[in-house]
Amino acid sequence: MAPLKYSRQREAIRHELQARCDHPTAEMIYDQLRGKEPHLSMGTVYRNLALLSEMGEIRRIPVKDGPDRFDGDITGHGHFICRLCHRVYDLHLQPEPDYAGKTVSCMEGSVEEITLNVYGVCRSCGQEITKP
Amino acid sequence: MAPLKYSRQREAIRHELQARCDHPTAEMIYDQLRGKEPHLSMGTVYRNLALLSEMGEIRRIPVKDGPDRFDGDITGHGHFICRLCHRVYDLHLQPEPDYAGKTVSCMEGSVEEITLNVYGVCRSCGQEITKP
DNA sequence: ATTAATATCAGTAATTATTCCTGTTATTAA
DNA sequence: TTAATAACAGGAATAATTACTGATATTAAT
Repeated sequence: MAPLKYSRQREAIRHELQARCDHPTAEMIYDQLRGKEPHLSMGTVYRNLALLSEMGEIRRIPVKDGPDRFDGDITGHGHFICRLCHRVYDLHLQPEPDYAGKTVSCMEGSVEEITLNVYGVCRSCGQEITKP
Repeated sequence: MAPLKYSRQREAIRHELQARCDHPTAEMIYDQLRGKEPHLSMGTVYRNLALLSEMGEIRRIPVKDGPDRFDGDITGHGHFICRLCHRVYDLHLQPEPDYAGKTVSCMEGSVEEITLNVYGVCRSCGQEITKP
């Protein structure tokens, strides 16, 4: 395949995603980058998020209750999603089991990516509920 | 809370989901049930799938590349999603690690549900590719 | 450097997936 | 056996995402 051409917009998206530690939606990235790139369009954000995640340079995190989230950290880790505030937290469980290997032998298929999502109520939302 | 009233449509949806071993989308359930329930509407299917999954009687599986899938089997297990044919396979790996317990101690939050998705190419699609 | 080829872009239209609304029907409680 | 209301069908509306179009930017070959 011909390699991708350089694009300032794509680099801005990649950089933004790797710089911030939350797990933004496409729209959150768009809103943030419009400050620096006034002509950026949503289509460009969606297209490049799809490209980058297909290339394995970022990760797409589909969640139960809203638009897809994106993560600039591609090291193997899961996510905790709060049902109330919809924040997405990194979940560095130790040790990570060898799911890829187990899945290959179980499925006889090739494994490309694993997403582990844990849904619940985060600490700060749990405190809010029981406070008053 | 007042308990839900009985609904023939909801029972049909629950039964259908528990009877079939694939992991259908809302539309696939709608298409199948229209044979028996000619007046069933998509809104009813979506509403009851949401209700049943909030009650914990079925599971919602968001995936990277299409509409949400649903599973009548609520025992703890993961899913393998084929990037090419979009089939969703059950993944009963032994032993399942204690993700819930680990997450509680790591997050100090409450855990309600876990989804483990493995993306790749399934056996039959892998054979298709290398065949000709 | 100049130009040719083409990937990417912005802007917008269209599509897909899902939720909401309205008047009607079915279920439960009195 | 009627009153209260949850759930329904059908359709309109919204949210999220993708596709189209003519213009611009990047790369490769002069």
